[in-house]
Amino acid sequence: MTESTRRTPTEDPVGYDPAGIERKWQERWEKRGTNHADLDAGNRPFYALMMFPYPSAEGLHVGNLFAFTGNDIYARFQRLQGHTVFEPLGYDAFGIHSENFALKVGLHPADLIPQNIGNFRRQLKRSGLMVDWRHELSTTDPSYYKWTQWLFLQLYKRGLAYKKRAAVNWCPNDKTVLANEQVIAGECERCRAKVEQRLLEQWFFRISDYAGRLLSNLDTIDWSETTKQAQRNWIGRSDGAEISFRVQDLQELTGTATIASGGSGEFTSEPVDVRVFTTRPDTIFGATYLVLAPEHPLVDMVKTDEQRDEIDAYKARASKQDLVSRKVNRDKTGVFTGSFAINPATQQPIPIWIADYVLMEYGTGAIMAVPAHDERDFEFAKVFDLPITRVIAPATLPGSLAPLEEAYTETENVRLVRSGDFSNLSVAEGKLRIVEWLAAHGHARAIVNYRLHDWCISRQRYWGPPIPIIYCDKCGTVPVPESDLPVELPYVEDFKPDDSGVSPLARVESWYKVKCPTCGGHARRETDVSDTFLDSAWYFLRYPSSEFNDVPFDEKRTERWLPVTSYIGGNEHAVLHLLYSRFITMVLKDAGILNFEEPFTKFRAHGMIIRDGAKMSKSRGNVVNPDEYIERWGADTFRTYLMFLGPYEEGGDFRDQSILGVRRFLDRVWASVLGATADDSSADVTRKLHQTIKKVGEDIPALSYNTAIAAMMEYVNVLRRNERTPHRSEVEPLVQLIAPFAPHVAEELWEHLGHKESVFDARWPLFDPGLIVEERSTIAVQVNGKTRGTIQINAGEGQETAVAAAMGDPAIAKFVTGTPKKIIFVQGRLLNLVV
RNA sequence: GCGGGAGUGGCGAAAUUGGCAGACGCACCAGACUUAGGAUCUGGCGCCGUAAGGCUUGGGGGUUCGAGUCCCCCCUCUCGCACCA
Repeated sequence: MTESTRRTPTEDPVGYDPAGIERKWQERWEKRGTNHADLDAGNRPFYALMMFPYPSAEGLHVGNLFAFTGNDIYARFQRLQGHTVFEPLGYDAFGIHSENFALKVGLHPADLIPQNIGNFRRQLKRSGLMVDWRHELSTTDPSYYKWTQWLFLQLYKRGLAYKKRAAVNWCPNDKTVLANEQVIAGECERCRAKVEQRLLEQWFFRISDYAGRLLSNLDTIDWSETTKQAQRNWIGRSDGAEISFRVQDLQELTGTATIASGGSGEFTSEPVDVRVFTTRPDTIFGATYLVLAPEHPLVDMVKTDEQRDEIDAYKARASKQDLVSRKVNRDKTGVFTGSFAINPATQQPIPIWIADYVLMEYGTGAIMAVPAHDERDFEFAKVFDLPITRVIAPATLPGSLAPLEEAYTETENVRLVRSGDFSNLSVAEGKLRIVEWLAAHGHARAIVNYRLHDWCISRQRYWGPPIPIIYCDKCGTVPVPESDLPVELPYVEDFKPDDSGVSPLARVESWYKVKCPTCGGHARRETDVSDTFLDSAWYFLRYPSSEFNDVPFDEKRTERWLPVTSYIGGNEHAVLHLLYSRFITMVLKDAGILNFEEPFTKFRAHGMIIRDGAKMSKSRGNVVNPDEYIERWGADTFRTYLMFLGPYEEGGDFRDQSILGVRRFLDRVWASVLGATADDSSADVTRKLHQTIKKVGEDIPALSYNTAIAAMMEYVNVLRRNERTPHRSEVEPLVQLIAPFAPHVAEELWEHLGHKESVFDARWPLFDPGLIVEERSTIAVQVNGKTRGTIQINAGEGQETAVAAAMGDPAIAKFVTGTPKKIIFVQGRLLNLVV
């Protein structure tokens, strides 16, 4: 083949001008409304949702673009399959992040955010996403957060929003309360400051009421397994029992000879029980002491005069202690209360201790300690020289039991010992029978515990939706009437948080002083704002109805478009955002407002883009600015490169050099299409084309974008290496295959091929299964499992032909000594001769 | 500690689920294009070896005609959760 036949006769034989065609098609899409979805009448609705970005001042992050491009390809592919695809985008613009940045640069977030959004919108449009911009939204828009506040009221109405004084995580740097989820190993997730404890009045959502459903529903939805697993861990179901231990001779032990009970202020000598939660009721015969959390309400009741000072000192220390030292320094400390309780199984008195290794927030805030079979209890017992009674032993090891060097936590192939009538039972049966027995005497009940805590939504900050509650001297807590929504966030010059424990809004008297909506008397607004995660827990409900002002979401639109068909986002939101969205959806279902309870039918987590083996960050100086790359290579090349650098669900390492390969690919596609003639097609090329259509059509829905691109590259290589100019029918489907990845190039080439409509209004090409089959098959020939060569035989031929062909090849035959003892033949693949 | 994911050429990665390991791409090497080239095209490219051949998917065992893939033990990295009873 000569050079001249390979070269296309155009002036610029290869290479296209991205800037020109990208501008042209972006303008045309806008003018024609190509990306608009007919939300009321479109056939086969497909809601392709991506997690909306926080519009930072730095602009669009390449990670955002990676995520969005992956969603866009999926969405465009679905459209080519004949769906009406809705791909909306918005901004998660409230929150500490924006506020802190505004403080840093000395601007007001209300001024800053619109600028940032403008910049984001420009960047997003440039990258060629199929976004229906008519439904853009921002959580900071009063017409949006009006309904965030409405949502709060729906929860309040149903008793799912409540206020309580609680020890909360306080970040001394950001000067605000943090949700449990925002505390990483005792540090603020944002600024890494050591988190302290503070007691504040906070609003909570009863998400823990939904723990069981949030957990069991996971089995019904099509989500990334990693995400489901993260949610399961977070919800943390534990099956166990609650067991009561009667406190012994309390009157005699307490100096006052009486105990306070039920908060009535009366003195009584009613018996007092310590309730504990355990997952190992089978070990109760080994429970040699009890431990209460230092904050446990019974502590003051059971402490003896003798122990009082020591107990009080320990409690004081524990309450002051920040969470870091409590969680990082795990040395066991504690104090004996002076009291004893009766072990209901052994009837023996056991001492009651307090220790900070028992957490008030979990279970009942009290445990029965079984040092022989729990590592923490074992450690504690060693420190304070408490008795260690072994009640579990290997099933196969009879005889005497040596003292334990460490806690014996084995539960398989073991049996109960020293456990009265229950000795010799397995752990599973022991649990069952012992709980039954204790329950019959009123000492226990089987119970399920979850680690999931209620969701604290109060934030003592400025940049968020005010919580729609009014406190009236006479009427108490009064919800803002729905007709008065939104409670607008006032423009406040000084929005700097302070150490007071209340929001900066508490300094704005003109705003918080209001008349009570019920009695008209003097009242005061709640000055805390709500958590950003509440804004994002329902935004997907708003998109299809964003033009409706009298309802949060229109009934018909919602019926048609929800639940979300496909959701793509980062796994960093695996527990927070996704769990809250599910919770809110369930609440709305229970309220009769929605008719489904899982918001996202399908969810896939994309991977993360790193650079030089490390996360991108300004301090490392390895941040990729998409603008520069789009400028230089074009949006199509950049998009395709991002999808090619690794498996979409794993992410990958960004490398400047590698972009060139993708640009070459698109240039070759460009040249092939421009150079196409009306010659006959070739059987080899046609076969490869149909194989490629099949492969790409299977890979895109599996988000296997990197291999889809590789397949298209292979096809282009076949096209180029064929000794003739490509035929039109060989390149037209190729234009459609690249369309989801490189939409501008595809549109331009589609137009070049004479089409008047958008390539996205055409249908995805079909492959002919009959054309895919190879006529000759290449068979690997092994001798004793070692590959010695390959043979070519006709596709349908069987073992005999294959063996004959193999023996006819001297390079293979020389390894075959004598007649084969065994022959393994795999049709179309392999022949193995065992000699 | 518990739970998830992953270890494959110089690099990013493939591998129809037990059947030719390294597709595709980057980098590199050689050549072509009447000057140049961070352009384009052609060819080469796992490692050792002139070759025949041998070796090779983190390490070690096993199952199998055949293992990157299945089983057992170990190592490393990574991401969640973490005194949750």
